Amino acid sequence: MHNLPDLSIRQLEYLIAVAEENTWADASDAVGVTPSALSQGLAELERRVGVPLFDRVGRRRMLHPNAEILLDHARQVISLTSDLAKWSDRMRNADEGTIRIGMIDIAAVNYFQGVLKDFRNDHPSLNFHLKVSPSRPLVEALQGGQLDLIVCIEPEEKIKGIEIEPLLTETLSIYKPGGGPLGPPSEWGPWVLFPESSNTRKIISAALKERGSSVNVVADSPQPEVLKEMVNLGIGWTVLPNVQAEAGPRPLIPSSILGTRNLIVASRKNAAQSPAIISLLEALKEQLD
Amino acid sequence: MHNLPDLSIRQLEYLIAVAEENTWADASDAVGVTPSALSQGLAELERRVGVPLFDRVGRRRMLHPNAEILLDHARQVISLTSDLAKWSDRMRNADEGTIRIGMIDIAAVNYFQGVLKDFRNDHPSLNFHLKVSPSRPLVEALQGGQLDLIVCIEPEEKIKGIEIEPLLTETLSIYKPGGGPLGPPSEWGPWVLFPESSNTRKIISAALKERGSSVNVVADSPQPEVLKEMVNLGIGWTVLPNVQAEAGPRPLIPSSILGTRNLIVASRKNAAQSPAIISLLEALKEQLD
DNA sequence: CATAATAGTTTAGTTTTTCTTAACAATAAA
DNA sequence: TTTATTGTTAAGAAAAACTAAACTATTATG
Repeated sequence: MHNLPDLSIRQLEYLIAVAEENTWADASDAVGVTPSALSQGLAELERRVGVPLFDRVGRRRMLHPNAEILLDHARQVISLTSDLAKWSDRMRNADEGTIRIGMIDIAAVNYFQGVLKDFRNDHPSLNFHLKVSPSRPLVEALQGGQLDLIVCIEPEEKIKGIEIEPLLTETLSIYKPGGGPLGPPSEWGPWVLFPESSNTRKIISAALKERGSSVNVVADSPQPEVLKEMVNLGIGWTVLPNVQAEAGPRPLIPSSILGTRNLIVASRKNAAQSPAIISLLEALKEQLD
Repeated sequence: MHNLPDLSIRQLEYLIAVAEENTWADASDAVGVTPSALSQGLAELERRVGVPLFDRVGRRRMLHPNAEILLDHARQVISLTSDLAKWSDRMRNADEGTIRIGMIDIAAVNYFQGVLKDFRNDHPSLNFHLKVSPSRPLVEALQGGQLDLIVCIEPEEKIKGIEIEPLLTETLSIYKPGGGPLGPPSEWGPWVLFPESSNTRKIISAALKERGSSVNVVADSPQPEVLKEMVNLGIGWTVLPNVQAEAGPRPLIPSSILGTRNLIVASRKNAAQSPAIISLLEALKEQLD
């Protein structure tokens, strides 16, 4: 490619200013520099273009006909740059661009419902995507680049290329049909729990075993509402985050705390975060105060 | 107006290079700088735009989706600048633009005929204007900005705002019907000369008076061909530049040298001279060697 | 006409930007 | 593990861009 002259945005602005203002002094005022800077800048512009641009008429300077072409160029470049500046402003205000986030149900429905709603209201022209699903698919989508930020259960081990940050700790309680005291762990159950693939299921199984309960599972579902319903129907006992179990139209009554699980936010390590993502992340953390 | 980010042509070239080349090292090769310069330049670009542009994937860096918009901008600006560079190249080679020159007849027809022809051949796409007329109107057109360069008779006094440079000195000779020796000055004439308004006429009148001849003018014309014809018809004597009098189909025979006049080139003082003008001026001078 | 005012330039010196070289960190390959 | 590759950071040199102030040339004014 040709070796292009490095005409700076500044120099082009100078040119437009002298074309629009009456005197170079006015022009230098208009662009906010000293007359000296303007004079030197335009001399440099003329040198770089390599074509005479200005005539001297008395002590005034006038645009040479040659300058018309360059002036036209300047206006085009400035216009493009101005559009770009507007775009980057909107990007910085998270009013433009795409935000693709993932959340597990409890985060989207219970903890951050309000944050999500407010965020969408505050940034109506932002291209917004929310995927609600269990932690594992979320992590995979994050790794695959389909999502930029997820809120999920803390994974058992570190995942390569993924950066996590703790968000909150939830209490998991035991719920039995009708509520009331539990009795000895050996007599607990049977259980209605999250599926085996679930991270929370692993936490629950481990905790139950540690307490001395067998983990006799008669039904499973990834949906907490389904588990609740089964407890209400007397099919079995369950373990759920308190927030989920005790909310909604037919809440369960907790019998005892079994343990905790941690919610985290995760993003690809070293991935550049758009302002929109940063903004949402801040809102998530703020919600917890 | 908004305060625009000063994105340099160089930085935009860097961005295009990393978009087109496989690695940043290749890109830095392509634009002819060290990897360090490329890295720092792009970091500065990112900082000025204020929006993340690059992701890190392993040890490679990839364009962030955000960068697409900026890339598009870069390509447009580079394309515009490239067009401009081509234009300025053509301007410098005097293959573009407008050249408006004036010449007195003897310059256009006798002295610089070949120069003008060659110049037009060498610069076919140049917008070329030649005005042939007596010196005075040429000077006025130069002052008024309708011409950029003129070749004319040296004016008696300096003209404000006009810069002159001597070109050549012509011999003016006396021509009488039939030729032959002149006899005593008191018996010279009657005369057929340029009009009184003419600069050359003033030179001739003064020289004749100094020799002791009366200046009895029976006919005048600004056209040397007309004066020649009148001498040939025996209407009177004349004084002409040798070149004009002795060229053409019906040349006159010189009787004696009367004096000289100077041809000059003139241009507006301090006016920026286009490359085309400079180029023609050089050709004019070269012709005289 | 001399004097003052105005328009723009030049000079000198400072700050900012951009570049290079060299050392460095991180990842991928052997 | 060692080695090569890819890109970044640090330090310093070079270039560019700016300001203040002195300067030149032109125009206006008493």
